[in-house]
Amino acid sequence: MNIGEIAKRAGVSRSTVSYALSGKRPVSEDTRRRIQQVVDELGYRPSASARALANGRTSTIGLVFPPAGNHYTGMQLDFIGSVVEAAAAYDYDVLLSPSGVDSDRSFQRLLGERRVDGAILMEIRLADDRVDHLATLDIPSVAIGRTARPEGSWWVGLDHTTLAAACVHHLADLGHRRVAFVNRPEQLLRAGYESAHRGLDGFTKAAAERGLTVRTYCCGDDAASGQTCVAQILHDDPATTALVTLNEAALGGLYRGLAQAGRHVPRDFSVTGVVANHWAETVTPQLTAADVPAAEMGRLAVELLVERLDHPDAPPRHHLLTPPISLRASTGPGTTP
Amino acid sequence: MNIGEIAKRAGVSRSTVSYALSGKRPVSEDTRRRIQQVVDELGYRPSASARALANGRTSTIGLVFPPAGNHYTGMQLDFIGSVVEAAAAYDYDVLLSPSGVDSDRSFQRLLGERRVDGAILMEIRLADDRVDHLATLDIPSVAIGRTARPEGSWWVGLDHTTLAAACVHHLADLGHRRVAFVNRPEQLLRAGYESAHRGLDGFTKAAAERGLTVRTYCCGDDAASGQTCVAQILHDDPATTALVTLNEAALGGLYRGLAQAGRHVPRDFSVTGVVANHWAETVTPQLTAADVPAAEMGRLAVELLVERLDHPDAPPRHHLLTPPISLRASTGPGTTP
DNA sequence: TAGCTTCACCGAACCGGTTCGACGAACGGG
DNA sequence: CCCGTTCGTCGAACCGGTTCGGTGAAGCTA
Repeated sequence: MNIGEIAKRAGVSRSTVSYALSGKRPVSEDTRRRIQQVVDELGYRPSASARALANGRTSTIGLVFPPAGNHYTGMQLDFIGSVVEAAAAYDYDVLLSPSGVDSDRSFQRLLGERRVDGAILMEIRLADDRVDHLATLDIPSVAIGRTARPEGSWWVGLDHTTLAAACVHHLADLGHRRVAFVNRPEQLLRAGYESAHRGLDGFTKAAAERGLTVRTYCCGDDAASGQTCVAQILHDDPATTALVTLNEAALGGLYRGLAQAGRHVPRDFSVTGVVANHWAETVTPQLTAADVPAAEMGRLAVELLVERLDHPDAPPRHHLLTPPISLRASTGPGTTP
Repeated sequence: MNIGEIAKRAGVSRSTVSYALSGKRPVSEDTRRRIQQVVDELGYRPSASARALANGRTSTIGLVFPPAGNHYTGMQLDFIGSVVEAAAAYDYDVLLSPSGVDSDRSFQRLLGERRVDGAILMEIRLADDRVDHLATLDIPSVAIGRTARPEGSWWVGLDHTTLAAACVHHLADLGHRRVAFVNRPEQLLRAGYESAHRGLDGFTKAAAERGLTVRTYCCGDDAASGQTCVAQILHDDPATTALVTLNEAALGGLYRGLAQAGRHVPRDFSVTGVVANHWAETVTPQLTAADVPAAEMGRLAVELLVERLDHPDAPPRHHLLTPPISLRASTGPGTTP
């Protein structure tokens, strides 16, 4: 059942059917009704492939995962959900680009074969060849996060530097002097992930500013790693009284490690960081943290991308978000020296 | 840069280029090399839309979310990840069908406009019109979960009845006599979600069999709901010594509620259920539970769907999984009456 | 050297839409 | 009554691939 079939049954030409359905040219009320009736009867829907071929737009956006990331975190989940939802509101579908080792091939599939009109790049790295790649292929994109040189490009990001610093100041204000930093996994740091780098930067600088004694750690994206990481921290410096983490997935393990070491949160030990509120509220005591507004970021990314698709020559825009720290129950006064 | 451009530069016809690239007809080694060279030079990749139009297949599968589900859980995340990965291995892309209120429209987009070759339906309900809908549209699909009458259809599911029963037997064996059941949210139960229904069935029957005193509850998909749910349970019957849950997202809240009521897990109170191991290991003490093999289910679903796409007349297949209970640290002997 | 295959390639049709230019009928103005 | 618009519709071309049938040249046999 194609447009020709509809045309035949309605006794008009194919072009008339097209115009009647799209409304791009006037069609008499009489024929429009006749066509609509046939369409309804047969449950006809124009083929997306044919339409995409004809007008050069697929009405699909690609969601591209990181090359090194074979692991989805809770934050990414919220993000995906909001992207899909926001895209639907603009009549776009969302195509996922496979992560994993063979990512280059899938990148080519999505973008080289023009399956998508535009793309959203997740988990950006400071030096991210994907951004240039997209520009070369002339495919509009919006990055989640900033590269080292974000000028002139489209992105929505979190100000990890400021957020990590805010955590440090929060702890320092409470009187903590010896603080540890629990980062994302080492391979991600080495790969140049911006959240890991800028977060580390912000932490280090703010700590120096406040004259704190600090140690920094990388930690795998799972509970077991969090547990061993805490053990390591307390082994390296038993006088540590607080930690800041960017690592959502390790959070439960961090808590467990502290409990195991006999440290009560928040009485003996304070925990804070940058974590989606969904997760911050899951642990007990609930985590005082800068809430990652994953859902909002997804929505904004789609908005920006749609604007870019509609106005190819629009000047670059971006959103840098700095959510406040939500005071919950995982931080308390540090022991005075 | 289309196939005509390649043909011109290589000095051959468009069909020859097509055959050279697809290998569906022999092409002399000489011309094949010449064509390949031009292709490499220009970085040509055939348009997915045109190809889809020509051969009637989009090389894309749809992942359809539940109409009533506005919330993604951890299990669903693992699932999505494995589906995307498995699909990539078979050279398929994955298109997400927006969830939310307006799901019917997106369902039409994906399936009516034939954006996908096949679909995977998540969070199936016992009476799920989507299954029939798909059959009507003649689109091959695989369901995650069984409808009330799964005969003759393709699916991969979890034996929730048996799993919930196993949890009951585990607790009964430990000596628990008064046990609560924490189900998915009420609206999902009412909507007929199979996991909620079969899990409840299995729990109820096994409890009757073992002569236990039970109460069943529905609980929202978040920590706060879990917390209030536990409060309600202990209010309704303070002698309750254990609970079984299907509700991953509430898990953290359940633990918090118990701690708040002064019940120590597992000394005073046992917790078990059906939960992705990722989550079971996040809480402290780690949850003794039947681990939902979300990743495996995703992989199997894709396998089944691909088989169905390749062999349209293949007889229906399915996988019913019954993972064993992983003994961790959240259950212990019940108080003897 | 005629006759038959085989090989390598070409041209045209097709997939199912969109869009542009044209054309006939109705209509209004002078 | 003739001419210029306007309105509604049609035919054809096009998007960028795939695929079928055919054709000329080369190779082999008799």
